[in-house]
Amino acid sequence: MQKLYAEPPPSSAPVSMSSAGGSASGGVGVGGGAVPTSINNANPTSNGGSMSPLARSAYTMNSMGLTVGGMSSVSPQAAATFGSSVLDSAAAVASMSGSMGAAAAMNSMGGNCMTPSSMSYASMGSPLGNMGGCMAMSAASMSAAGLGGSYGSMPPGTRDMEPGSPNSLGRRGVDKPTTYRRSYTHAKPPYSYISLITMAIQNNPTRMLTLSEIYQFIMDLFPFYRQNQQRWQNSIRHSLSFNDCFVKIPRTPDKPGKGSFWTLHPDSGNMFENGCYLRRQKRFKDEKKEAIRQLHKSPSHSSLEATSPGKKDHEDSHHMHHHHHTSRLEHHQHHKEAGGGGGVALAGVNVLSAAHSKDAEALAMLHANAELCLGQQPQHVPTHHHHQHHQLQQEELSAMMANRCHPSLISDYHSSMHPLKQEPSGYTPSSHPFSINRLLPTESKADIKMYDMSQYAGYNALSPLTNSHAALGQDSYYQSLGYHAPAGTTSL
DNA sequence: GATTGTTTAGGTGATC
DNA sequence: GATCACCTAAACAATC
Repeated sequence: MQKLYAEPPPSSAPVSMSSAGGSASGGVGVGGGAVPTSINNANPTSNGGSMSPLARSAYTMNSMGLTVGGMSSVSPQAAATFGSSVLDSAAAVASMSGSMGAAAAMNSMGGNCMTPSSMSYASMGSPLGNMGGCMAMSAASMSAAGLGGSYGSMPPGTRDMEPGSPNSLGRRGVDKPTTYRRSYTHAKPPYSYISLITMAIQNNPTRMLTLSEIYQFIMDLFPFYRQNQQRWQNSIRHSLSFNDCFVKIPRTPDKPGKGSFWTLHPDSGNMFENGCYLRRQKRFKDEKKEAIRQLHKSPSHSSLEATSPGKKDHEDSHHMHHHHHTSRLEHHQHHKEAGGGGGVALAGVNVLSAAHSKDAEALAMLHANAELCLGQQPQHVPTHHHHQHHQLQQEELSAMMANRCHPSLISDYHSSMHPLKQEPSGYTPSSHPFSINRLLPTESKADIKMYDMSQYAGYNALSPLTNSHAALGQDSYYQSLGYHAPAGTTSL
């Protein structure tokens, strides 16, 4: 089984983190063995002026988790924003008889990667309420253990400690509960940068974000990232450029500004589905780009690379340096193929050569589509290479059309229809506690729409995610890119 | 000049 | 031990 976290500390020492962040060497986060632990930050209103409305919603929602079934404690805004995510969460918690039940339920999860500490963080800092009952359970359990409490119970000014400060993560105390609370706040989230970027993009109705918007999203959600911005933002940029799953979309003339938009590769939707959200099971590779790489793996290329160690694929090539490996020369060739230049080099060669090399008109249409498709039914007919997958997608499509339910729910449908697809751990792709499907609010758009239309329409204007209700026609958007919409992102 | 994007390099931990 | 996924730093170019 994939080891995702260090074991949680004994209950007597609930916080056991290696220093999250601040380490000069790598491996701080997901892969580094840092164990971001419980964050008690449930009070959105007392986090100072730096917290965006988005974050407030997130925190509000989290507070709901702490109150165990307290739908009344969640703001209408948060409820409207996160729709059924919140409702599901509330329902899940409410269905339990207090924190004991919550704790028991959590224990029943089997502890795949769900240490109380890891779960807790996500429940606290993330707006991704679709963590649902799991997160709420965690919080409830924490409360039962006397560790919970609200973020708001912390004295002002103690929540945004510098990592190096005495109360910060680097010196998390184990002597006083109050110290825990301070420390939790800035624990590094257990998510990889790729996860964070994915969250940000998927959380946006247009599925396109500028770099600065991605930054902002992350900082809004995770106070940890309000510090050392240069460090992690560099990593974000690196991740965007390096990973095939992120595709750059040039701005249109009617949208002047700095930097391009970033979106997810349409086929990258399953990166986290079957695995823990904390770490991808497998790096996404654009098949077409991979094909290009293979194409460029001609003997001449190989020899060229063999004589140019500095130009090998990067993140993995250095392992070859270390371990004298030779099997993955091709891995990052796309960097070269994407062009050495700055802005013109499209990471998503194929995706955006459609939008880029064809003409600006297609590009404009691309952008326009993303804005115009509010509430559209999916129109695309998936065209996938693999027959089985194609069939599955058609099943999904049919089910969606019939039931108007979200693809993520269809995933559950598939799990029941195709039990073999189920994870050995017992988690279905979409039910994994750290599955991105559960994390992101995209799966609840229909519910969101229904919910706030009927209940909280008046709050819509206040919600930073208001337009997420649009669930803008991703289908048209991806079609304009020459792709079919990825499973799990199809609009309703 | 600041921001954005690309690329290279070196590192860690987890998994196979 | 090999491989993989990820993190961090830095240099550099392009763009606003």
